[in-house]
Amino acid sequence: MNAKQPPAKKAPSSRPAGVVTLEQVAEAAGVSPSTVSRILNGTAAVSQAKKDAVQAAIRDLGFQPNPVARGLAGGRTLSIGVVTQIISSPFYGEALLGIERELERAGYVPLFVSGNWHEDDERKAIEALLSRRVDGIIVLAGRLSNEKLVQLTTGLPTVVVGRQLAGPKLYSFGFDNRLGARLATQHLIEQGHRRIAFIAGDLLHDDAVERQDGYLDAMAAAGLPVDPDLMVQSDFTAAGGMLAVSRLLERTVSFTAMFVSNDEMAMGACLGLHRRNLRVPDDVSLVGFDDVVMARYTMPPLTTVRQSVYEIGSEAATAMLAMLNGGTPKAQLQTPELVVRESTRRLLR
Amino acid sequence: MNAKQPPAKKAPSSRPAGVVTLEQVAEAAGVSPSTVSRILNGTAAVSQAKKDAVQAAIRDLGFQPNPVARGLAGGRTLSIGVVTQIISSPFYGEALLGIERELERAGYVPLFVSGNWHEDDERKAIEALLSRRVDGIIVLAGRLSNEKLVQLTTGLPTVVVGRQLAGPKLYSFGFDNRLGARLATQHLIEQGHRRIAFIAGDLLHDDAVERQDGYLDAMAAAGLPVDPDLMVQSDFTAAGGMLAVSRLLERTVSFTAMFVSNDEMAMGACLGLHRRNLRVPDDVSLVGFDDVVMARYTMPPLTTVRQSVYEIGSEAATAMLAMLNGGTPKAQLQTPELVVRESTRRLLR
DNA sequence: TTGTATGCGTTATCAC
DNA sequence: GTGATAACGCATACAA
Repeated sequence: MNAKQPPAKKAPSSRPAGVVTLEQVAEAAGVSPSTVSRILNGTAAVSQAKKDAVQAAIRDLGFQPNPVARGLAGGRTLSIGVVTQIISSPFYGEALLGIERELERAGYVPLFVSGNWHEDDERKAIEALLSRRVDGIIVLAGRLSNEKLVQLTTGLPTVVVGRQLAGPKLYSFGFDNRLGARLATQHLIEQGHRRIAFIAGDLLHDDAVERQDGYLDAMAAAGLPVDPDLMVQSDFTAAGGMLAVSRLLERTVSFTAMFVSNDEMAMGACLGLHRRNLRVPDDVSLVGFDDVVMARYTMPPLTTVRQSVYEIGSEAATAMLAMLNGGTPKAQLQTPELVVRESTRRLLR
Repeated sequence: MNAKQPPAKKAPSSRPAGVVTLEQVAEAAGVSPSTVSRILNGTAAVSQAKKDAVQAAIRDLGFQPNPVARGLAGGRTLSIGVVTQIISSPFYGEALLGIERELERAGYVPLFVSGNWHEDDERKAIEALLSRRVDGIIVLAGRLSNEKLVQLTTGLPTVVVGRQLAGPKLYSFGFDNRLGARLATQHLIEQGHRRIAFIAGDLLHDDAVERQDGYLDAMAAAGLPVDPDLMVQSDFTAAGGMLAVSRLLERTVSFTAMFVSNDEMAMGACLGLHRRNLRVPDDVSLVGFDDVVMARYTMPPLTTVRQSVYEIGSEAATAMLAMLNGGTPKAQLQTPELVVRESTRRLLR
């Protein structure tokens, strides 16, 4: 025995009662901590006997590895940063759900941060995630320039949704907004509409631009003139949609249909039209975009372009997990689909 | 110089490039790591000179403390677990935003997990948070029995929203659902309605029960008989609201107004009524609950009971921070407020 | 196949 | 005031 007094062990401190450490498991199983670790991570082959003993000990003691310590030691935190824009929007909410569910299955936890459609907030959000040592970052759309984004996240596995950009450890996939918008506009054209107004989202945003392009495509393909007075820019919010309708009507242009770049704006637009005594779909046919859950329950139920936001989220998570496991994620781009409900009708005149 | 070869330092491993450690700051400032730590945490007095030097070094090197290491060493992870039910619901989304914003100001990060209105999921969610060593847990409503909740979170600062329960390190506050429901029902009564239907939320849930009680209160206070046939139970979703209307109408009861326990169900109910050729508010006046953002943009805009979900979230976060700082959070219960829009009107007959 | 030793970046305890 | 030094709980390089 050593004559020197062993230094008093640091008080058990804040470790919650009943929390078992790997070391205790090792002791109980009669093996070394490293062996336990190996079994836990499948890092190396271990004899079946010890494996059994350890697993029994783990069960008996109710051991749960401490992710914090794991993070420090192994450099993995088992957490994935998710940069969303407005966590409270119905659109993002569903995507987050998809991400959460998928990550959970692999033992990862998402860390959600909001960028608020603001470049600076977004940068800060990403920096916060980096400082938390997340194992990867999923970015849903956003304002940050591609260069800055790539620069900020270099080295870290990154999945970007809604933009196309390449880089090492970087995977991006989008949604065919342009095709979706074309489908929406075509639908209106097929119903006999010729004067079709368009409400754009925030054009600083790729999605918004692509949807606008789709609208223009369809108009051109049908040989319809595009009247700039029929186009308004807005911001993807319901309030913005309502405002956009006001601006449109102030121009005293006439139109019989309207394609709105997302469902929330479409709801606002619907109310805006109503305020001017224009009925949907009797006076104006209306098409939205996204097929948010609520689109099914608006009055009237909204014709819109379906993109499964939930699936987009889970796809992103799947891609992330694939990268983390050293694999290569594969694109699984959904094709947009028009969902015809009751906000559109054939032009009778 | 030591003759003994210093053991090759472990390869810089996974530490992201350009990441500075506290030790490097200490070296640059010519002080010991402890001193840097003290300055960072205000743990002890430090001479102004060193303080300046360290702060300069921190700035120059762009040092950011590693929360993971902090978590291991100090037992604090600067993260707060948030148990929500459905992250994608508009209701919870806003609350989460409030929480996120408020925590961010104090350098904390929320970890969101969903309980899915399911006792088992909720337990697992909380366990996941515990294993992550969050510094505290905020629970938004939920299914877990009070006892289990208290048991699960013992020791950890906990804020529970939407339930009343006491305990050490436990703070709970709610919203006066009963009063809110009374206000809603009274409004309808004042408008001359006597046959007022009621759609309840999931009655396993306190909120739902309280809102139902409020409805009953108001009816009783006005001396109106409560017809059980006018009451249906549902589940707080739009789909459920629509279904509830069907069930109600199958009973061939008559009513001129309807109080629905939340806005999402109200939207579903509105559509359900429309399907049966009942117009809101011409044939049926409709009141919702929550004043979700979209309530302003439904057709017609929904009369509802306002509870600032965002504020509830930030209140919860504020309470959490107060507990973490050793203080005692104080109740700041908002009073519900009726927002009259266009889904209700005076009964003319 | 297994154990020992060391380090991850920080805080906390102690002695000076 | 300040600086060594020992944890925190785990993963891993290396030796056995």
